[in-house]
Amino acid sequence: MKKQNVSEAVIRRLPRYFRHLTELNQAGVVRISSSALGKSMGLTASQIRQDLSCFGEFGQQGYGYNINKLLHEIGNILGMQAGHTAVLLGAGTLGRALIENFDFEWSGFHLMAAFDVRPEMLNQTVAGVPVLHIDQLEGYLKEHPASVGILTVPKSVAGAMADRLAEAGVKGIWNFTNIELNPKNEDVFVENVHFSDSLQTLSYMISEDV
Amino acid sequence: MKKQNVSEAVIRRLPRYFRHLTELNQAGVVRISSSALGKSMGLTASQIRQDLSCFGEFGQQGYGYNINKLLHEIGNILGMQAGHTAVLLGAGTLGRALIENFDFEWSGFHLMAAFDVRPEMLNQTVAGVPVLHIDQLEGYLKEHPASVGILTVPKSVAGAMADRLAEAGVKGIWNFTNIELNPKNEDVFVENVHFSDSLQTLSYMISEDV
DNA sequence: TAGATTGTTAATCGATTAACAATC
DNA sequence: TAGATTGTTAATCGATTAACAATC
Repeated sequence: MKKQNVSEAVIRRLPRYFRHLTELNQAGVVRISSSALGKSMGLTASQIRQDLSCFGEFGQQGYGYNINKLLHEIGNILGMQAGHTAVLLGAGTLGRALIENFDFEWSGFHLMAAFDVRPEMLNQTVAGVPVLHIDQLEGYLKEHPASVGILTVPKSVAGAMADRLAEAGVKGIWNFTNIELNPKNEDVFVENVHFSDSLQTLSYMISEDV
Repeated sequence: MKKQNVSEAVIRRLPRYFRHLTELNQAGVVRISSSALGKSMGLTASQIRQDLSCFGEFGQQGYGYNINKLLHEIGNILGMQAGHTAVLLGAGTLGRALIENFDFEWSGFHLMAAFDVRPEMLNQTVAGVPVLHIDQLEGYLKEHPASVGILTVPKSVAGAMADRLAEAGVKGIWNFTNIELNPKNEDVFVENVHFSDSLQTLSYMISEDV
């Protein structure tokens, strides 16, 4: 399904398409044209058609796009049917907030386990997810390979944990620590969620010109 | 300090410059050239010089950039000296994780208060931040104007809360709910932190071509 | 001074938008 | 059929990179 040479700009719009189409689908809308979708998303019809044409021909002249079909296609492109799995490192407040509130399944992921070092966290479950000692990480991953490791650990250990995850064979790291990670294994893709970058951008946007 | 016509691409690189320069500063580095900085950040020297030249002349021929000075300048551009304030709506696990772990001051913000509806959350403090009832929001903001409202509420009330914040005069909304917000007041800037978009992008990146 | 490095102008590259033949 | 709308090619726009005179 995926094609070569798709720019990152296009890729990062796909989840947004997916979200919008999901909402339309839930509202009972069956079909939509690129111009109507563009209008509701603040994009041009051209851009939407260009984006989708990177991956195939999902529409029909004179009709537009069937929302159910398009949702299914975009889901496939994003890898939601790939059966991805995840482990989470650092069961502090942020880690537990993700475990308890984030809908991993909706994004096509199964969160298998969390890891921490603090004795009071261990051998319990959070929202059904077992919390194990970090010493067990490599053993656990040998038994249960993970597609992705989620980093919600303190800054000071982020680099070391990223290296251990990469060494243990994860394909991606979802990084919530405020650090630039460069795992030794270059095949591992790092996706950053830098809260401070986001807030500082907002700060710029609301600040007066000087 | 801020100039007109600076592209969003440039703006979103500024926090990353700020982070890198902070690390270099802490490591005791005093000056750096655009080519050395570019090498350590994976950017071209040209791009760095172009980016910075949108805002002024911060370097010196033959020398490069003084890191302290540049940090100060970028901080100013981002509005970190503007005395921004914030309130947080929704003191659930994610809201409390932000209150407890996120360093608002480092990004130039003062988090004044949190709001919730659940009786068991009220009239306590989390990491020194008071939790008030949402009914008190407008009264509180009249006394203590906030630059930004942080949304960590359930999806179902996100739109309504965004409208109340906009109506009460915030300049920006930091949106952690998985919804596209369009506050009626168009002067309010919305900055989204869409966890699922981020994870789905990662999913794409680690998925096999089909 | 000579070497290094800036800020800026020009060239290139890539992404977005417009146009339109194909066709449902 | 006639109207609507696609997928794609061409045109435009904007962002990145390269080059270089100015100068510390």
